[in-house]
Amino acid sequence: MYRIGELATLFDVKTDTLRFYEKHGLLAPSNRSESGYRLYSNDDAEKLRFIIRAKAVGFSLSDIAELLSIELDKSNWACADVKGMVDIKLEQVQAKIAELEFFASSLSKLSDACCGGPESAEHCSILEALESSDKELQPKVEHHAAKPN
Amino acid sequence: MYRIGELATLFDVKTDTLRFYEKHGLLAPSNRSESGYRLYSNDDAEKLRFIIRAKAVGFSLSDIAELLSIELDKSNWACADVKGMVDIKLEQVQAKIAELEFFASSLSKLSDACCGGPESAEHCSILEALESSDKELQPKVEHHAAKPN
DNA sequence: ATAAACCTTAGAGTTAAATCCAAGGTCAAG
DNA sequence: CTTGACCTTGGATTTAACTCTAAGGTTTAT
Repeated sequence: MYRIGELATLFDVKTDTLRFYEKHGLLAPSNRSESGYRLYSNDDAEKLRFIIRAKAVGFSLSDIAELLSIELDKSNWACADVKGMVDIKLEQVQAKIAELEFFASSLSKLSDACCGGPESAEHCSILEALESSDKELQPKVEHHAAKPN
Repeated sequence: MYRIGELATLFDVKTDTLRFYEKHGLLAPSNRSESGYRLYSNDDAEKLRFIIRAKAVGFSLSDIAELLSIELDKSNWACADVKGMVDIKLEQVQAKIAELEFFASSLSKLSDACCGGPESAEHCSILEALESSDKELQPKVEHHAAKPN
């Protein structure tokens, strides 16, 4: 069992954030000490890890609450409901992955084109790199200037 | 050239949002009409598409501004600077992809386990599914209840 | 030539998500 | 038995990212 401050330190968040998540139904400590201190279990900690990860990839707290509710309301949902909800979220996640892979390939191209790639300095902005995703690269001279002083 | 309202409709955002992006240095129209109306080019539109995509995968507007600045300040940066910055962003993107792939596989497992998969109803929450990512699935009976009325 | 549908700016208001503050209770160490 | 580091609640404040309002100028269609 972790007290709020311990859990906060462990996950590098503020205690206020944990109380905020509790108030908004995302993460309640599974116990309280006699004097009323919040006591978080390992499962609570896992749940927090999930929340933090989901946030990092662009889900809002209400999206996350929805995902977590699959657990909370377990017995109140029919299979088909659970499956439908999960499948919708899965599509969202896969769409995000596709977007990110496009970014990643554009950024790689940009990185390779900048200084010394085999086809150096063709693309000097993400936008150019994105736009050129299907075009053929052509060797060209370097055109970066030095940083101003 | 698109007027602000046209571009807004095209990308399903508010005109206010476009003015907000301009004020914050993310997207300025490349022209103005004689009477002062904003006129956005196709390149401006591409830039907007990029902003919207980047937002959808969890980048903040200041993250995005940083990515776009690679273009804007093109001539003011040395190659190594550009490359370094791009590579940092690339790492962030790849980390996000890894997170999302973990989510996706957990969600798939959950979806498969719910109603009628070969090993039905083993996992009934994302958390269980996440925790079980390395454990072996065991066939088990369905245990979902019907929705209450 | 006038109404409807656009556009302008400046500034105020909203929402989500956190963060801070005040007044006080708890607990381990010296 | 008190000092310091923790915890409690309730409510105010902040930040990012919009979103709206007001007062007026422009364009297009009838």
